[in-house]
Amino acid sequence: MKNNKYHAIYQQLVMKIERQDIMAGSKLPSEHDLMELFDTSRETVRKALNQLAQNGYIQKVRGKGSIVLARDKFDFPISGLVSFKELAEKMGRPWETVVHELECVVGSSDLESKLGERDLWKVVRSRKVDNESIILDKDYFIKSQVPYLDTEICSYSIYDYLESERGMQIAFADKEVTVEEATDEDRQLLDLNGLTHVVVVKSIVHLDDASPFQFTESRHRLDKFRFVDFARRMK
Amino acid sequence: MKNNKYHAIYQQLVMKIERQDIMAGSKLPSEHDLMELFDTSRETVRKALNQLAQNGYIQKVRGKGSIVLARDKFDFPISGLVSFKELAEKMGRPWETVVHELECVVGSSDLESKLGERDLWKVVRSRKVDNESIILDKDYFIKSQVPYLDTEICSYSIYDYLESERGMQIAFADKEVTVEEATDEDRQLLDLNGLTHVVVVKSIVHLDDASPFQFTESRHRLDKFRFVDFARRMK
DNA sequence: TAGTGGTCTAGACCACAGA
DNA sequence: CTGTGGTCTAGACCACTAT
Repeated sequence: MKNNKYHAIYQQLVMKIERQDIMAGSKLPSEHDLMELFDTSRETVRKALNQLAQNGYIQKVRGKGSIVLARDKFDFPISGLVSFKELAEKMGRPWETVVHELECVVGSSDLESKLGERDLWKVVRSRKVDNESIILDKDYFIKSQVPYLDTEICSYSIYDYLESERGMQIAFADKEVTVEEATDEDRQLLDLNGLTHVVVVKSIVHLDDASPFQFTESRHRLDKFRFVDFARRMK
Repeated sequence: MKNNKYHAIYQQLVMKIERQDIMAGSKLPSEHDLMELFDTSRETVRKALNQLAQNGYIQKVRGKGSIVLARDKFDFPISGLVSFKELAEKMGRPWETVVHELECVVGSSDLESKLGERDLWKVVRSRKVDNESIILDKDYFIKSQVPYLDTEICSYSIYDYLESERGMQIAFADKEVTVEEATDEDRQLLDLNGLTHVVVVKSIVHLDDASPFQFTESRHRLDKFRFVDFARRMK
């Protein structure tokens, strides 16, 4: 995708770390060495290293060097913006998406205040893994940004469609994780096995021009929910 | 704390955004203008802007400018590394910490593999907000890194003590959020009101030289749990 | 075309760790 | 003292948006 030097350096170093060519606990070559290795300037090397640090691959220590961190606790990153399809495929489990609703609606005032528009698509889907319905996704898309949707797109991957077919760039989202009592709809569309609560992840997703375009409510069966995060202290 | 130019610029812009001197949806001055405003170079301005973007204050759009984002959904950031004391004070609610255990233990092999040491402090505390016990914290600290602890420190803030008294710098943590069935200990030390499950946040906390020094298991009452996050798509 | 942000450079000086 | 990462500069060229 990106065609710049620091990103190429970043990717090469990520590869070496993930393949354990450079072991956790050991150090990367110094910035000076990387500069010569990649025939580039130091600031460019540093951009790559800063990305590595941000994503939890290394810790930079002044006077010492860049220490490679153990990544094995991160192998299931729900963190960040990942579509269910990417997630399921990474897990290597058989998965399936069932589309329950796909319609145009006029959003509530609550939704309108979040998205800034009234004319929306509403999509309700459940996600099966190992033949159990464990996630219920309720999505709202702004119709002026997403003029077309159909069942096939929804059962495959809406994000794939929007990014590859329509060239839209998803950039960021704010999320909120809470636990709520299960609703009748949850009991109908999920295999709750008597569980009384569900984990609810709500998010507002934005494009790279900062415009909001989607509100999602993702309702997870308690016992199948897992969220991992890498948090860096900011001062 | 930090005494550098780009951080000062960052802080000034954060202030202006939080006080709404610059409204959400409008644009920051261009990098060129900021350069002259702060009498600095463009790369320095850009470092400040990148931090703003990373922390969800702005979205930079090529050819257009830096758009200020709406921050009102972020006002309760459990995200990142925040101590309970900071959190409780931000909420402005009466809070209290009860120390149940404070002892030296030899860690299990599981703990040892996570922390790389056997001799640990074990601290068990419950957290009361509005006079209800809603969080149970079980902490393990590496004894060689934290030679001394007492009840007073534990009931106030261990982080405060480690950072201000001992000059330790907490840098990053990996976290995992799941839901588990409540244990007898949970029922004893928390006001569960019959709830059968708790939200469990496990984390390994590292210092700025990348060494792990703490493992924490934080058990939250379902109905009081809330986690917010700002996620940026990385390519 | 003018203005914006994105990338890259070659150099400088500083703060810190370790021998 | 040497080597490390941290900050800062002044300039260059590019890609994109708007007019």
